[in-house]
Amino acid sequence: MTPATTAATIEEVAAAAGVSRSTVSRVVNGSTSVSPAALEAVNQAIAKLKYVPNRAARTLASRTTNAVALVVPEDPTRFFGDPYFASVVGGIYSRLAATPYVLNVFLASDDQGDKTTTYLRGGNVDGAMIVSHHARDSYVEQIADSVPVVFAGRPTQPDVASRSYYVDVDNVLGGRLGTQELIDAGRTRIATIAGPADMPPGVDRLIGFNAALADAGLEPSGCVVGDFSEQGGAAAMRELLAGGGAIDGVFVANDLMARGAMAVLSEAGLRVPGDVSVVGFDDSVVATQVTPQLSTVRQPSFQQGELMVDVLLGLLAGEGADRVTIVDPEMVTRDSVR
Amino acid sequence: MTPATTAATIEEVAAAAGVSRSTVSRVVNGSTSVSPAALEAVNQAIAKLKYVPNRAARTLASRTTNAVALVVPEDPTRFFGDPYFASVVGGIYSRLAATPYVLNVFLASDDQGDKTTTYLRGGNVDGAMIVSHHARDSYVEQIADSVPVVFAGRPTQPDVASRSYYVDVDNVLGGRLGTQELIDAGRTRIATIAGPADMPPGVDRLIGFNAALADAGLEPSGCVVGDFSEQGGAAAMRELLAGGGAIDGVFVANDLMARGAMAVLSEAGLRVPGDVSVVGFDDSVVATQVTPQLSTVRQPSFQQGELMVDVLLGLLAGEGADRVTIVDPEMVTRDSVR
DNA sequence: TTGTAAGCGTTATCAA
DNA sequence: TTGATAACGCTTACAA
Repeated sequence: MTPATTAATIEEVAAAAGVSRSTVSRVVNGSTSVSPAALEAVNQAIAKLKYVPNRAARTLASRTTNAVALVVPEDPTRFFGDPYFASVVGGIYSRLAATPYVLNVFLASDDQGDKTTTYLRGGNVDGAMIVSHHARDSYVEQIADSVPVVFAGRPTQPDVASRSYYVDVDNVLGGRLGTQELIDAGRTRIATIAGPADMPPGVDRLIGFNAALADAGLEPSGCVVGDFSEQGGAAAMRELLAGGGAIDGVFVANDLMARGAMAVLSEAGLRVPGDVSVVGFDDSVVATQVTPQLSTVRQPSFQQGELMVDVLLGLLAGEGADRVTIVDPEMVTRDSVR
Repeated sequence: MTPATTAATIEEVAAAAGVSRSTVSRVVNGSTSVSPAALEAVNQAIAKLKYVPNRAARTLASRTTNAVALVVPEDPTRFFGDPYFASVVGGIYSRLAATPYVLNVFLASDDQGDKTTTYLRGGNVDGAMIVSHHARDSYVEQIADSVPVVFAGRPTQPDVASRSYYVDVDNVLGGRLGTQELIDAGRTRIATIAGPADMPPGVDRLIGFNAALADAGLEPSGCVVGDFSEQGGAAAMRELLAGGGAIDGVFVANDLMARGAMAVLSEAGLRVPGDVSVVGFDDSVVATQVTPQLSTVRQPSFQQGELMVDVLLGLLAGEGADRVTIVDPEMVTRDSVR
């Protein structure tokens, strides 16, 4: 088994360097008021003894942990299977790597929320980032009572959103971009399959859709709400087709629903993009798995993760930060529009 | 912003309950030698003050952290994109949820290895689990010098493997199962596309393949090594076909290579499973994305994660544990064999 | 069953 | 520029 290599303490380093604890502490923490001689001696002692400061002791004395939490109120399968999370967390890791902070990840489905909350309240992290598709879990709000928190995306509850820090994608702009793509392709009978009305992305993308059409002097040729699932997209498409009026373009609020919709179009004997142009949202893996490949609105999730770290660190440094940070989506053109 | 809710200390709880610090500590830690009256008083005080023990103080005093690390020497994209990791980590989380331990995740590509190692050496976790496809990074070995470590899969280096704790899938058995499936289908001219010779799963699956054929009194009809990628599988299949001898069955060491192989078979005008039966390995998502759907050997990765936790906790509890734990794969039959 | 008191390894305050 | 010394909040012998 592994011998519990008892690490050297600051005391031992001090003895080896012939100085006091305090001086060693100053060196370790980069204080300027240390003589070159002392600095040298201490550094040598540290190297020789392979000294690593004990984090617990440090935390206890300084009342700061140098750790931040990533809270994900989703079950592991969901979390790991979703490219969006991968990307956001990638950005978070990337930005955090250059700092002394370490990341504690909490995959907290409801039942475990208690353990998570307790941990965060116990003064174990300096701040937290919350990433989820449905941040309506009550315990999530409690976290903000204990430490500074930054959300990925605008929190669902308006009252929470209005006092929270968050980094959000401009979904209204995204809705506009996707719709404009259809308009630019010469489509005039454009419908949408929207996201749930109780989710900010669903609402905002629809707003963008309507705005783009209005700017172009067009009327929506249909609007059905889906649930962001493939089946939901298929059902919505059927409803749209049953509506009667011929449609020549559909803006779908996410790629998964777009895939469902395309299947239905195909069943109905309609060709994409020949008869109907389709635009999705997310630029997820499914966008390239369908035939034809899907034109879709990409969210800069990696950048979103990076910015979340920036905001949180700003908060922790007491420098303050913008309460709301918005990143812009962009259009990814493939073959489903023209 | 967030008011740093200064949490109650054990001292305050003691005062509120009219007992000493020690008694509160005993209650918190579930000691039996506490009178019912004291127990009651303390519990009430804890509830009233919403007391949460300070982890740093606890760690410092008890010299145990109640935290374990999950070290993943992969970049975030790779980690999050791979269903295998999702499953293993799911199992780890699931098992850990019932314990007081929290999980610290380290996605450590090479350059960050130093930060990770320092953290682990600093006495910040009681133990570590290491999950990777290529555990040959040198810093990984250093970790075992500081804390008990459990690997997912047999470490690549034989000398490391021989002294490490690990939970591995029985890849030899897996190779046998996949090959037997072909034999049972009446195939007699069976080849294999193996994994790299420097990776334990590659080697072991090939051993199983050969053993199964030998038991059936058959000779391998070909063996080409691939690199676990789709292109590699395609190239290997081409080589196999160029070999001349008619093949009626292929055991492929993972699903990705199997997909590449199937594409080549199709190009060559050979039907699956009509002309050639194909068996993959992993039961990954691609297994159901190909046509026909792939019969494949499933690894119980979730269970592997659970067992890793069990082994590590055993080690931490000083109860000891089996150095090597093996989980059995199973055959998932779909449409690519017959 | 309970309390006292001595650490655990740092940081931070103050003098010197 | 340095070094005592007092926290930080908790666990854990050891006594009572």
